Amino acid sequence: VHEVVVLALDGVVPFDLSTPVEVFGRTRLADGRAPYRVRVCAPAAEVDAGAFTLRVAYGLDVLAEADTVVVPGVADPLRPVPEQVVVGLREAYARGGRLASICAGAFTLAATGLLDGLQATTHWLAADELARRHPAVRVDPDVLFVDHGRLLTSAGAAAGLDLCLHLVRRDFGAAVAADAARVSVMPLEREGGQAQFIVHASPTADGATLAPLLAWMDKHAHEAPSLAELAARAGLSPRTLSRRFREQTGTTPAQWLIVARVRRAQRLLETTDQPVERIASGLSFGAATFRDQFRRRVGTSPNAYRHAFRGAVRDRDGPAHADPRKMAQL
DNA sequence: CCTTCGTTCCGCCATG
DNA sequence: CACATGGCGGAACGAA
Repeated sequence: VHEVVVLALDGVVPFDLSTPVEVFGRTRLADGRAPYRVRVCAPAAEVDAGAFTLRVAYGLDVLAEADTVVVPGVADPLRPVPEQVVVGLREAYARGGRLASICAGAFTLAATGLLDGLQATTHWLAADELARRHPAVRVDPDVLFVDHGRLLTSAGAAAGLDLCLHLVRRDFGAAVAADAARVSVMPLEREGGQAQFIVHASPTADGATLAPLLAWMDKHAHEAPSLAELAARAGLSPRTLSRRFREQTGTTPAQWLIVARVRRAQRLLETTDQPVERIASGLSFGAATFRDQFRRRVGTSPNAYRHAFRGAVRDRDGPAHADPRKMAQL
């Protein structure tokens, strides 16, 4: 089994802590076996988690056994990191372990110096501060996560889910990751399709064989190309393309296309006044089919979505609370 | 909401 | 022998 150790320091953010516990803990292989063992460790037996206190069963010594160490964010990222934690993380890395931070956990990770010279990310509110305190780290606040193989960082809390699913995908393939995502009711890949994976693809990521096809599919999704057409374009038989597709993306070509088309429909509903019927036909959907698919993926009807979106945009205008200095409530 | 029809998916298996 | 490929056909699914 793959050993996952989650590091709980005082002030740990419960959301960040539970994300890896849940995702890795619930992941199952095709045969039903659990590929990860997840343990939470801390420098002391009790850890302040804000609204409650944790009783932690393991000490920092289990860091030495970790294949993957997950470092969740803490409420006050500026608090100095205990020396023994820094040492433990460095040793885990030196032993070949993988270190992954969620949200403000990047501060803890940066304290080891291992991120120096590398690109990294964290919560957008904290990005400036991270860059200031660790000038050698190249902070990029605009990505969900950054993968350097054995050093990974992720942005705000929810991006921790993306990161964990990404790791599952690296370890056991897209099909297993898609399953884990389904359990979490979370899309395997967010907005922008595979952009996150292409831009920050890890050196060990599995074959980029389908990448060109996926890019083409994103451009031509509105034409609803058939499986036969896609196979011809990829130079594969339909049967082999189906297989490759599931291995690399976790879904089927048809599903992928529908998701891409619905996503494009959302953009059109947000930014244009085109009637729903026109949007539908522009995406090669029949009107009824479009409404049906839209509701199944998004949860509301196209018109309701359009109106809800407009309302939401109206409500959050103005530079209200964009003070990056206020980091109290990460 | 139900029905019909074409397409897609995937286990199975022969083949290279 | 291990392994990837791709055709076949029934079941599931999407389109209309």
